[in-house]
Amino acid sequence: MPELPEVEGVVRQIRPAAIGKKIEEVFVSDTIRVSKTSGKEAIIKRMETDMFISRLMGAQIISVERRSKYIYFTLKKDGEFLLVNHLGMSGAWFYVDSLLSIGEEKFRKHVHVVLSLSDGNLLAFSDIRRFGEMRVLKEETDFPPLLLMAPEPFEESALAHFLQMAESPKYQNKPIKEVIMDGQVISGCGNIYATEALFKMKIHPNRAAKRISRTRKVELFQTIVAILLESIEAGGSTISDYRNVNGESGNMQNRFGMYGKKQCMECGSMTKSLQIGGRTSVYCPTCQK
DNA sequence: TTTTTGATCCGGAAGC
DNA sequence: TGCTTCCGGATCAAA
Repeated sequence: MPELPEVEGVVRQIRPAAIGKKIEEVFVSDTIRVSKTSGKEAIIKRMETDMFISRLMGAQIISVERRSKYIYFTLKKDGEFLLVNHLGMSGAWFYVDSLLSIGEEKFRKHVHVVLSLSDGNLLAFSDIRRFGEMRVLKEETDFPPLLLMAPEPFEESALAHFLQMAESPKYQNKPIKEVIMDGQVISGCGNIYATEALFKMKIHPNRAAKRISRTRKVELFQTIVAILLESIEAGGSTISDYRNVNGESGNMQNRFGMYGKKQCMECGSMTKSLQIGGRTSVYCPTCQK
C-alpha cells in the first residue's frame, strides 16, 4: 500500500524521466473502457475515456510533484492544467521502453493507462485492484478535497495544524489512530506508518486524542515525521504491491516493529488487533497503553 | 446540521 | 480444487 514515502520515491524517479517530454499517445486498457462504458468510475474519474485521452494527447509535462499521497503532473497544451494521480492500493508507474519490459506478470497484465512519451519510452500505470485514480483538472480547486488536505508534514506549519485539529471538537474524542490517519489532520500517514508511530510511542491506538498530553502529541507528530523520512531513505515499504518505477521493492518493511507482526518486537507478547475507523489496527497490549 | 455508516472502485489471499 | 469471505485509501451519498 503506497503511503507518502512510497509516493515520494515514485515521484523522484518519474520526474527526471518525464519533465520536458511530450505525451504523444495515450492508451487506456479495454478493461477500463468497458467498466467506464457501463457507468463505473474505474481509475479515470469524472471524465469519459475519449475526453481523457484527447486532453492529455500532445501535452508537455512541465513538472511532477507529490502532495500528500497524490502525484501532480503539471501539463501544458495551450494553457497549463493538472493530471492528479493516486496510487490507491496497488497502483504503480513503470518507465519502460516496452510493456514487455515490466518484469512481473501481475503488474504487466494490469496496465491500464499508458503515456507514450516523445523520447520513445512509456510511462505505464499498472493497478491490480483498480483503486487508483486519475483526474484531469483545470486547477486544484476543481477537486475540493485536495484543498482540505493538511500541510505537508515536513512543512513548518504542519505541527501547529496537527495540534489545532487534534484538539478540535471534531477530533478530540476520536481514537488517536483515526486522527493521525485522517489526511485533513496529517498528510500522508496511512495505516502502516500510524501503526509504527503509535508502537514507537507506546500509545494504544484506541486512546482518545484528548487523553494524550500536549507534550506527547508533539512527540507523536515528530515520531511520525521521523518514520516517514526514514522510510523515504529506505525506499519505502513493500507489503505486497508497492514497486518503484524500476519495478523494485522497498526495504522499510524490514524495519517494522509492529505492522504485520504476530509478536511484539519489543516484549514478545502476542499482538492484538482491533477495528478503528473501519481499519485493522495492530498493537501490543503490553507495551501500548 | 453534523456525524456516521455504507457503497464504491477490485483481485488476491486465506479459510473452509 | 473451488467456493466464500475479507481486506483496503479515499470519496461521496445516504441515513
